[in-house]
Amino acid sequence: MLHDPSQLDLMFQALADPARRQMVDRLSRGPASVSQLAEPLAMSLSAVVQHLNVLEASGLVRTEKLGRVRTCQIEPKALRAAENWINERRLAWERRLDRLGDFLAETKDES
Amino acid sequence: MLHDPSQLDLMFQALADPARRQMVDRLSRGPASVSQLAEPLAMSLSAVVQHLNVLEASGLVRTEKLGRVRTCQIEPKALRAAENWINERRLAWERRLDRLGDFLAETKDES
DNA sequence: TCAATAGTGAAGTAATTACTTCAGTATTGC
DNA sequence: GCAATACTGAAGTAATTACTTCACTATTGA
Repeated sequence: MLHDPSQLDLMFQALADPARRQMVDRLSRGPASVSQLAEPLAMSLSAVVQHLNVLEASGLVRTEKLGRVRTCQIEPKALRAAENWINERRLAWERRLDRLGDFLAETKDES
Repeated sequence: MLHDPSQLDLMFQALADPARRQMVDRLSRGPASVSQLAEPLAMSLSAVVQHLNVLEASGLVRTEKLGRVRTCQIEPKALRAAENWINERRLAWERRLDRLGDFLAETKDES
């Protein structure tokens, strides 16, 4: 583990924690402040800020501070990047299965 | 960090490592043995087996041993579950933006 | 101006992770 | 039976993670 971590590493790592997924889930329904994100979570505000920093470093969340309130938003492009990585592998696998099915059907015809 | 980890935790955690993503990528092109998975990776076979166990525990990969060869396959249902979690949040966010757009358009009409 | 609010930052701890090496077992093919 | 192959398992190490608490700064509003 000496890798300097890619964006995909950071995004999947960020999504691997239930508290962070809960934060993303909350943000999927609209922007929120740090305290609003913290409210349903059974942990200190400091812990929430640390989770938020992980989310921000991953690119999944963008934040902006106005006055004393830090407002957080989802970054859908990042979400889409993670989604696409999985989707491409799954589709490759399914296309392969389709080809295999075609091949088996053909060889059956020829027998 | 006292959670007993959900399947989503395990799947995203599994995908957060580049070696494991490389293994999933390889498997998306068809089944492979442990040594075939290990071949392009610059680490010991033992390390690869440990990564493979993480992938298997997450449900993303299924393995079956015949004789002395352990053959590994992608489990597309699990891949789809991870994909869907992200997709649902992203869609929620985009639907919200659409409604916001509609609202702004309406209030503009009324002014 | 002062108190409440909103968040930041550092330090410490326990658990987990990503490897390594080395020694082992099970299977295959000659 | 024996050597090569294919993998397994345990133990150790360094780095990272998920928190905690406590002390702190910046902003707001009466």
